[in-house]
Parts: sequence; structure tokens; C-alpha cells
Amino acid sequence: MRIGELSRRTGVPTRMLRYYEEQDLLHPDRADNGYRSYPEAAVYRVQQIRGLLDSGLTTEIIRNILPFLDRPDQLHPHPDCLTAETTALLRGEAERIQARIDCLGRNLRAIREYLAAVAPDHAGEQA
Amino acid sequence: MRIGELSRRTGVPTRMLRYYEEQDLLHPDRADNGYRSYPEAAVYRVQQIRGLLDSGLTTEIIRNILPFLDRPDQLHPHPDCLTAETTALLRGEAERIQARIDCLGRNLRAIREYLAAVAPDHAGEQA
DNA sequence: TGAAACCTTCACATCAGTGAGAAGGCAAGC
DNA sequence: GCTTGCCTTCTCACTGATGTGAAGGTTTCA
Repeated sequence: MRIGELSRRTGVPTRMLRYYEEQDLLHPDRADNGYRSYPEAAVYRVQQIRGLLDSGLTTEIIRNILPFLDRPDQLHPHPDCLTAETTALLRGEAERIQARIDCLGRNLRAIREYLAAVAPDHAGEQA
Repeated sequence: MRIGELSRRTGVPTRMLRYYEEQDLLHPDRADNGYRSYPEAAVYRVQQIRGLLDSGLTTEIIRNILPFLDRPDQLHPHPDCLTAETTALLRGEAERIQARIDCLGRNLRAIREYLAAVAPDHAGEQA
């Protein structure tokens, strides 16, 4: 698909999709006329990038871990091209992500408890 | 305590502590000589601010939710000064934080699964 | 008395994202 | 063919948020 359709289907402006390509997060093919050509999977990939950016990860980190985040039905990179540094990097990022989750969880719980205390009628709405 | 001690105990540079005050996240008292004077609780508060910033929340959001995140042993603001907009804001932020947690959790699981597949010996280290 | 810690302020750095201009590709309709 | 309209291309410059560096001055403390 072309950039306009990907933008409509993801809600991400074309300007940003080009920016993510510049940041090496997306790698669309090019048609003969120079137009970008995205595979179907780009829809999910863009949503994933958005979610990770919203969660405070930098484009550099995302660039590093993206190859290992493919859906189960996709092919992972061959373990051959996995260096020790790469696994170390992944482990480090995993720890940092876990720390974020813990921090967000703690504070989310505090907010929910507070809401439950002052407005018990809406308390249990979220999972 | 003064800013230097708070900096040592949190690992956050004094420059940043002053910045957080400028952003209305910290409100130290002032001694007669103009020096900032932080209560003991500021140590936890600074760590909380750091964690939330690292997790992608903006200073504006943090400024909004901080009053409701105090430790159990602290006093919550009186429900009297809770407007409908405030609870709505808190509920909205709670949802967004939950979305972040979900996104990070999904991707963390993917990384862990990948690591487990290529280097099973280190697989179950993290919780 | 001199170093270390503190104060304010201005300017700069980085990162993620945006606006806008100028130009090319392409299909529909005159 | 030729215009109209929309989509695409690239590039330059800019914004806003978070954070830093450094100058120049005051206070504390050994």
C-alpha cells in the first residue's frame, strides 16, 4: 500500500511515517515512480512504534529491539546473526522496560485507589 | 535537607531538581539565606518523578496526578477540592497509563520469548 | 581565607514532531 | 492533448519538551 492508505489505517500522519523511515524504523519498498510501498504488516508495525514511543522509549531503542518484536507468525532473525552484545542489549532493555512497567503499575494502582476512595461508584471499571 | 543532599540521595543532578521546581513538580521551602529546604519525603517524590518521566509521561501530566500519588502514610487532598473534571482527568490518565503498561508488557513478553528461544540458559532470570 | 555548596539567569543541546514550499506522478473529464 | 485535483516526492526551517553548561555572585564551613 502507499503512504496515504497506511496513514488512514493507522491514524498516523504521512509526515510522521516519513519521519519514522528517516529514523530507520520503517523500510518501505519503492515503486518505479519513487512512491513508498508498504506491506500489510506495516499497519501493525506502525501501531507498535506509536505505542512504544508513547511509552517513553526512544527511536534508538525501538530501532534496536524492533527486529525481535515480530508477531509469532513472522520470521525472527536467524540466531546466527545474534551476537553476545545483541542479547546483552536485549536483556538490558528488557530490564528497563520491566522497571517502567513496575513504576507505571505502582502509580496506576495509587490513582485507582484514590479514585475508588473518593468516587466508589466508578471504581472497578478498568481491569 | 538541602539540594546537594537530595541530589546525592536520588542520583538526580541539582540542575534537574531546580528544573523540576521550575516545572512545578517540587516545592521546597526556602531558608533565610535563600537555600532550598526539602523534606524527607522529597527523596521518594523525586524518584517517582524520574520513573514517571522515564515512562513517557509529560511534566504536565505528572503535575496533575502527583497530588494523588502520595504514599499511604501521607495525607490525600480533601475530596472537597475534587472537581468532576479532576476525577475525569485522573480516570483518563489511568486509562492511558494502563495502555502503556499493556503495550510495554506485550513487547517485553516478545523480547523475553525471543531471548528464551535463542539463549535458554538465561531465560527465566526476570520475574 | 579559601574551597565547596548554593543562588539566578541566559543560552544552548537533543529529541520527537510539524509546516510549508516547490515539484513530479497519475487518473478523470473536457 | 490538456487541465484539474489529489497524491506523492524532497527539503529547510521551525516548535515544544526535557535537560545542560556556564557565567557571575552569595553563603557556608573547615
